[in-house]
Amino acid sequence: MKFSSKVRYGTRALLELALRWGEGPVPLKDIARRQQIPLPYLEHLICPLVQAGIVKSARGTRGGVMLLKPPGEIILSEVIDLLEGPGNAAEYGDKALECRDYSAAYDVWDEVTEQVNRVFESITLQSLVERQQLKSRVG
Amino acid sequence: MKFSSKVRYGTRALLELALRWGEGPVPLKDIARRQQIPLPYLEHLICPLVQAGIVKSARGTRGGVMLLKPPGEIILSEVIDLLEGPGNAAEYGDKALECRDYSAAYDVWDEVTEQVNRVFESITLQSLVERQQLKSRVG
DNA sequence: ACATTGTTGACCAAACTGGTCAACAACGAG
DNA sequence: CTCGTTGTTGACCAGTTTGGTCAACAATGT
Repeated sequence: MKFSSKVRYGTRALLELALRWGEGPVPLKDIARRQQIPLPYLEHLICPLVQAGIVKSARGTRGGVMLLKPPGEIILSEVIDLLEGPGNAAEYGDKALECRDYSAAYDVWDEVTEQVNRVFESITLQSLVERQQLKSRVG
Repeated sequence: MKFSSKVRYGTRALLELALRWGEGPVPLKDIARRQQIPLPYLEHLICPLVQAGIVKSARGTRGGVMLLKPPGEIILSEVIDLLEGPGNAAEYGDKALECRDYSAAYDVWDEVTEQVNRVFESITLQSLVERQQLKSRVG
């Protein structure tokens, strides 16, 4: 129930890309500056996103990074899975399996996880962008 | 978005207590055996729960530990907060505050956190017990 | 007085986090 | 071609957290 800064930074990076959707490649340096993410760290964050095919990268002089899908089609749970690795929630040890005779909370955590994931699945980059724009317009 | 084993173990311990609601003090040794939690570890888990007044402890020969409130009145978010310490979700660094001029994902994580917390607030120990009994009756 | 049980704090190895550095690979412009 | 730009990769590292143990102590019932 705690988000790693990997996820937080990564989401911010993606949010930046979502805001610039359609502009073509955005250099990592750019993202790093605007979202205050250490460049070398950002590089590591982007990597799995590129490999997963959610982001496309282009090297060279006018290279950079851009979303492959429109922001409305990228859901938060997907992003979290990619950045946090698989098994994003309860992973009870192996011992737990032994005491099935009596009561235990195994599947209970599955249930909780499932409900939380439903929340993540209902949030898209697009919705984050909109919410963000709403807030910045007020402030 | 990952649950520490502190939270998982702790919830299992509380679930055990919920199942035994009304039986009087349950020894830690008992809980540890039934829920496969290392006893010395469990002791540390129980501590904050006792201090928070959600659990009552009794020492001595027939001592043990018991819930103070009925399981239906103990919500998951409460348990998580107690076991995980405050700030159960996104805690973006201080640097983030500096780049408010352009876009950023600060409040976005607040939003996500809020939604997740709503889920935790809707789950009580009682509901976990019921779900658990349902599953074990089938299996 | 004694065994039982909870409380507390010190301690520890291992994993994870957040982050840096440096070498390398591909691409565009001149 | 070659040079600078930009992404890719992997090694590395200090600090924190996690998961867990041990031992001393405090309270309670018998």
